[in-house]
Amino acid sequence: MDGLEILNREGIRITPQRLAVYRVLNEKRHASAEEIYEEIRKEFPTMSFATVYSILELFKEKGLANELKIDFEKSTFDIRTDGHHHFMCKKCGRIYDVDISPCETLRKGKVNGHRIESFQGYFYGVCKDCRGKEDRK
Amino acid sequence: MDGLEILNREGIRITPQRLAVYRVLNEKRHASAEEIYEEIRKEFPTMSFATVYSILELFKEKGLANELKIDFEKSTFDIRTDGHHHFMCKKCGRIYDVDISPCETLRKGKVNGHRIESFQGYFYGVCKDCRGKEDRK
DNA sequence: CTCTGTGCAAACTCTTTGCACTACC
DNA sequence: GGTAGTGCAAAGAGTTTGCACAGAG
Repeated sequence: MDGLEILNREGIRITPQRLAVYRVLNEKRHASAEEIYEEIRKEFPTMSFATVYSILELFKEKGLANELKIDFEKSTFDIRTDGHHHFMCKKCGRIYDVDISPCETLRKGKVNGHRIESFQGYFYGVCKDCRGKEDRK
Repeated sequence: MDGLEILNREGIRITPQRLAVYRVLNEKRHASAEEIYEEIRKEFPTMSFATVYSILELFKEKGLANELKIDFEKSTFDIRTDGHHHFMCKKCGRIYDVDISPCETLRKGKVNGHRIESFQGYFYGVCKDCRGKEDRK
């Protein structure tokens, strides 16, 4: 689905910058503000960090993106907004989606009497790719 | 179990600052660097942030504390180092331990071919306490 | 034409670093 | 006494803000 359509549906005013952020995030699936900034700068040299952050904030409000804190250094933005978990490789830093069925607790929407409204499941370790490289040594 | 004993067991050189950080964290269970700093300052006015962070770093290395990124603003340090989940209340900001049995994925230690070495399970919502207050209105 | 969005620079928060002084062992 | 730890101030990273100019509708 293309960015123009999505942004229009959410009543978001169209600008080249917003389309660019949507496109980059949609391609990369997970990206930091800096990665988005650098990518857009290539063809749009006046793009500023303030704009990237302001657009990401807008996307979060409209439910078009999620912010993850899986990387302790910085935020990661995720184009998928359905509830799912993530895996981050400590070797290469890549972030992968993890689709496992929701556990009992998430299905109930409640834990120890607290009402659950959202969750983040972060797994850390060595990814398939990097494990392969280790084995070949 | 007292801090002196624990620090000794880990071969950590004893200083009043280290005992103080351990004691505060052990009392509060979850605390930010700032909370620890403020608490210790009360009776130890020369305590500096650099020292708090350096001691927390040491505790992490020795497996005496864990760092959480459940709060997007800052790190939270946790005295419990066994694998468990957390709940953060969006009203009052309090962080609760969540003890649920490990899911199938965690038991296997593997997901989509990636090797899982650690995880963080963060739940967000409204806690029991704050829900009670809402109902009474 | 109007109002919202963008770009720049400066500010802010949390965290880390360098280095001299201190105090454990 | 020697080495490792502390405290201070300054630096650093990521993110946010204020404001004038630009551009979408």
